[in-house]
This record gives sequence, structure tokens and C-alpha cells, in this order.
Amino acid sequence: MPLQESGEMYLESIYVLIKEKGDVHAIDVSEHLGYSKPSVSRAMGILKKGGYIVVDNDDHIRLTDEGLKIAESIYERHTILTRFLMDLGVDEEIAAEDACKIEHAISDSSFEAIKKQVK
Amino acid sequence: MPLQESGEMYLESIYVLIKEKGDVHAIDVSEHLGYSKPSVSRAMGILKKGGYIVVDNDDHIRLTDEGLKIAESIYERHTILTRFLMDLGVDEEIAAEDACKIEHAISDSSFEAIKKQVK
DNA sequence: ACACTGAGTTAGCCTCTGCTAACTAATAAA
DNA sequence: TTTATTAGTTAGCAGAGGCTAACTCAGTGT
Repeated sequence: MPLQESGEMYLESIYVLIKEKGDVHAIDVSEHLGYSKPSVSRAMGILKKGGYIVVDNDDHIRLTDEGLKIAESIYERHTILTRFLMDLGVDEEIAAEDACKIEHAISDSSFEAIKKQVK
Repeated sequence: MPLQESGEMYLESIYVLIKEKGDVHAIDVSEHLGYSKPSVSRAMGILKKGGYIVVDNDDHIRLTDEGLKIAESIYERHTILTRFLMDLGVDEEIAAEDACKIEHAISDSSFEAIKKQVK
């Protein structure tokens, strides 16, 4: 089954945390997203089963190639959309919030069109 | 309780159908959105209870002032966002589809910023 | 050695929002 | 008149994705 919007959020979160601290546990994701531990635990189970992440014996969360590909693409959408809204004069915080909603929703063609605009 | 995203969709649909045909029944909403009759029936119950619509004895659906206010604002978002994406070169169909997702998600400030851009 | 803390999991609840099946009631057609 | 169609409703299922409560288990401190 294909990834839901929430799955993309979790992957993005993992990706960002790896960039920031190099080392991610479920608890970090939990704090980063403001979700409860069980919510994250279940989500990790789904991502594992889907082949998007791998969890080692020390509970380190790692992205698979597929997971990384998706996380990178969502993260790019996030940064570009945030920048785009900020360029239009929207406050950084609100821009990031809105980018977060849009990033999972729009088509490739709309995103590419906006991306061209930002450059 | 405040309106969910789906509630906004139904209101917008009712608004558009009133503009098109002047007269709306649940079955029209059902066909317009591609949802089953029971889904629409329940949604109408929720909108009624929330004071967004009124349904008369002949099952005509009518927007209340509050319902109209919201429907108009969503519809405006829809048209502006579609136009915006089309201005960037996105196909009309895809633009409308993406607008539909974005219109419920973004903040007023982001929308106003985009709106200024379109003018 | 025993108890506390922190992280992860399991079980199970809730809401939202789609769905089908099946009923009701009114109108149209044979 | 009896039947068929059309519209709306009721009952109940499914799955996504939050949540709390409570358990496990490892590492730390007294």
C-alpha cells in the first residue's frame, strides 16, 4: 500500500533529525512532532513494514533508499514552499506551517511550477 | 464544534450548485462530489446541526448566512488558487485539483499573499 | 540488591469520513 | 391499482491516525 500523508510526515521528521543529530530514536520523533510514543511506535511499524525505514538492535531508526528518496523530496517541497511563501511576505512561522500542509497535497507539476518561481 | 475540511467541501459544493442551477438537493451534491447518498445525508445532518445550512420540506438545501460566508470564502480561495497555478503554467485540471487541496489548508495570510500576486 | 527512570510496545478507545445494505416514502408508469 | 423508480435515511463497517493506560525491559542510583 502507498504511503499516507502522515507517513510522509514521519519520514520527513526522521530525515530532519538525522541531519540535526545524526542519530534518531522513536522518542526524538515523538518530541519533534509532538505525538505520543504509541502513535510513533505504530507509525514506525508501518514504515518498517513498508520498507521505508530499518530499525537496528539499539532502536536506531535509519531510512532505506526508498525512505530517503521520499523524505528528501518532501523536505525539498517543504523548504521551497516555505521560501516561496516568505518571498510573498508571509511570516516565517506561518509559512513553514502552511508549507507543511501543502507539501503533501500538491501535484508534481504544481510543485515544479512554484519551484521555478522561487529560483 | 468548528467545521472540518470535509464540511467546507460540502458547503462549497452546495454554493456552486446553487449558482449553477439555483436549486440544490442532496442528490446533486452526491453527484457533484462523487460521494454516496448516505455520506451526503450524514454530512447534511452535521451542517444542519452546525447552523450552516437549512433544509426545507421539499428537501431543498439552502445556505445560512454563516454557511454562505464560509462557502464564498472557500470558493474564492478555489478560484484564486486555480488561477494562480494556471498563471504559473499548470494545466487547468491539475490546477483545480491542487487548489481544492490547498484551499482548506492554508492560513489567511498565505492566501492573501497569493491573492495579491494573482491580481 | 532493589527501586526508579526512560524508551518502546501492546491493548484498546475515539473521531472523522468514506462505504454498502436495506428501509421508507413519494412519484411515475403499466 | 399495482409496480418501479427516485430520493433520502438508518444502521453498521472500515481504515487512518490521533490518544491514554499499562506493561516490559534496560540502565542508573541508593
